[in-house]
Amino acid sequence: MITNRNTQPTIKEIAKRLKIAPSTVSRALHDHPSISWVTTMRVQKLAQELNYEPNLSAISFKQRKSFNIGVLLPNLSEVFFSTALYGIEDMASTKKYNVLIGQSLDDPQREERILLSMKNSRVDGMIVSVGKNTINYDHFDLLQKCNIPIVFFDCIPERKDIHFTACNLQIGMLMAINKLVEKGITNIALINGPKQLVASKQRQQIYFQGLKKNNLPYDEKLIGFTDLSKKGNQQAMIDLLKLENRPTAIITFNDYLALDAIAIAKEQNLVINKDIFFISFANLPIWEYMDDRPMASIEQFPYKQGEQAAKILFSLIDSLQNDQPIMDYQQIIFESKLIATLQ
Amino acid sequence: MITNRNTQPTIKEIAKRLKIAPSTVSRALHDHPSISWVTTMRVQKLAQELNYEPNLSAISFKQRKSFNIGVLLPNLSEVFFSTALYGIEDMASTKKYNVLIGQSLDDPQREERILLSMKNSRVDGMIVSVGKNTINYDHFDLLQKCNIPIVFFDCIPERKDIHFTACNLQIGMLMAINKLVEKGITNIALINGPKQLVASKQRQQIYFQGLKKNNLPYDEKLIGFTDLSKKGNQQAMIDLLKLENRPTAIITFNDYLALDAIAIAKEQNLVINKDIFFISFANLPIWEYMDDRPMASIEQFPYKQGEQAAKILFSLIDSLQNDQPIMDYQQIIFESKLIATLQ
DNA sequence: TTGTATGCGTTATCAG
DNA sequence: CTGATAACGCATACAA
Repeated sequence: MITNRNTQPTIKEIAKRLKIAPSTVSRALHDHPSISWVTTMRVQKLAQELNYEPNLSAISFKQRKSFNIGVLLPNLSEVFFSTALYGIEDMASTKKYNVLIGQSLDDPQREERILLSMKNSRVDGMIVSVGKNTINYDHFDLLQKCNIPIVFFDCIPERKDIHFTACNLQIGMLMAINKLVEKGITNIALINGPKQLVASKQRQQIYFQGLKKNNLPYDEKLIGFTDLSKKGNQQAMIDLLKLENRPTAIITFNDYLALDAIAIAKEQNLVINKDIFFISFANLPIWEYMDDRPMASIEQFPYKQGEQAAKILFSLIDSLQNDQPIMDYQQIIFESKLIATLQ
Repeated sequence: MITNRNTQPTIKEIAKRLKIAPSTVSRALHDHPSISWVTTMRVQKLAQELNYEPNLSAISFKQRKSFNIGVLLPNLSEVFFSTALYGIEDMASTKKYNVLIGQSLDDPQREERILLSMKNSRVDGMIVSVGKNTINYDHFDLLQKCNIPIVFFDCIPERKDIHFTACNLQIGMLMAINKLVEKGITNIALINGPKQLVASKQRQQIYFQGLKKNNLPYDEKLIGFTDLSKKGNQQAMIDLLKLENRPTAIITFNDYLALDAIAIAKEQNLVINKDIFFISFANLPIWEYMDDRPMASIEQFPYKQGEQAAKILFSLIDSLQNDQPIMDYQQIIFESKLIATLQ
């Protein structure tokens, strides 16, 4: 049974006990040079005894600075995002910041609600990975107007005037296609994500480039689409395997899709990495334990992306703090890397 | 280039423009019955126009209530925890609470630091999953003294006087052993986690019970230990396979261990689910995609555990809010379930 | 129905 | 060196 009233000591409390002014206590606690050695000691000793801890809520109210950053992600349970969050928390922790999280679940309304809620709770800055279905970016501008810097991360709006970290899939995908061609595999398909996604457009473009650089013909039929549901994934794969010139390699939009596609191939008695090859992404940390896994994976560096996004954010917060205008947009693009997942 | 000063409108601002008192504005915004219809309308209209939003930082300072809950987990990137976090965020979101996260990385000092930091930022309550190496629980008591309720989750201290959600592995493990015995598999080993972990002790006890109920002899050699590092996992498995009466089934402390153990078995040309069987946990969502997977998995319900922990926490917060003493400890124990992972 | 006064905990400014 | 005072934005008890 707990009924104690909140009994956290305050500066006033200490002042009263020591019969000095609260402002003196405050200064003593901060080792202000103008306070005498004895007073400082007396204050700090009592503070220790009473287990005094500053009320951050009061401080952040007065200083208009919360030492909280907000992180808004589509889905916390996806490995890619949770790994990024790990990186963000880690960086924030070293900077003595707390991390407020929210997940949009790819629902634009929920995204907006969370964004506003974080604005109103006066986060010092935000890291945002935009949801799949977001088309309106007004709320983000709103935050900027309130002097809350935003760093976008991985899923970023198509705009020039933003800070962000992202991963350029180009190199990874081109390397992947080159590698396939080297092995004599030229009938390369792509199962892409929903057409409206920026990421899908990008992947498709790079896919074209890869074919072109290797003087491979472009066959529209070799591009499948899925809404990223399990059924959609399976159907896209089934359709590709029905083609006359059945693909011998498949690049998948993401790892979960790859899992479904590989399963379909196996159902049709194709031997993975013999009859058919896969290229996917390195978000699932356990490819290495699977027998039938993609030949290679494109590394997207979620941890680093998160860490660096946080780093950028803190630099922006510092600038604002010191009234330095923010002149240019910090944008870090990691180059994807192709990593062999077969030994 | 951004140099605007923070220009968020306040109640004072609205009051000045409307030439009425701030308190009137405050009440009008809250649809207080004592304020006239016209005034209320005028206020709300202007508030809308100015994009007024209450300063939550000020409110939480004044009301001594932050509408934030803290969540302290060992590791954000582990699927089990990130899934739980998903559940917590989801529940918090419906209750209009924000979620502050921290990860201890199983470092007791870091755990304590985060805990205190959250206390000082006046979270309304906390959900904590205790790290592997924590032996001192004083900080947790400290929070209680400050009227910050804590709900423990999954990794809980061995104490009666706490609120928690957890999963009872007993049923799942007994069912697993029964199932093995049914199939005529009786040489059942256990690879356990570090000895100092409560969870390890529990698992071992249940393992004993399971053997006993099935009238199986207890052979000390059939219990392996690992520090949960990859090397430790592998070594534990190698040692078991060296035994004269080599085990034909293995219960693993967690999924990652299972992955390593299965890999070793395969290296030694054992056929999984024929020469040797595995029982593991259902934390990895992708067992279904793997060929050589455990025969059955014990479900621990991370999402539900998180969701319910949050629910308990909000009920505690409500009670404190209304000055109702908290009479008893809310403890929800989910019964684990055995789910077949082979079709 | 509205206004005035007060205080939450802290710190900055100014005066002593 | 120290103290008094005001202010941050809001809610509320009390006064009118």
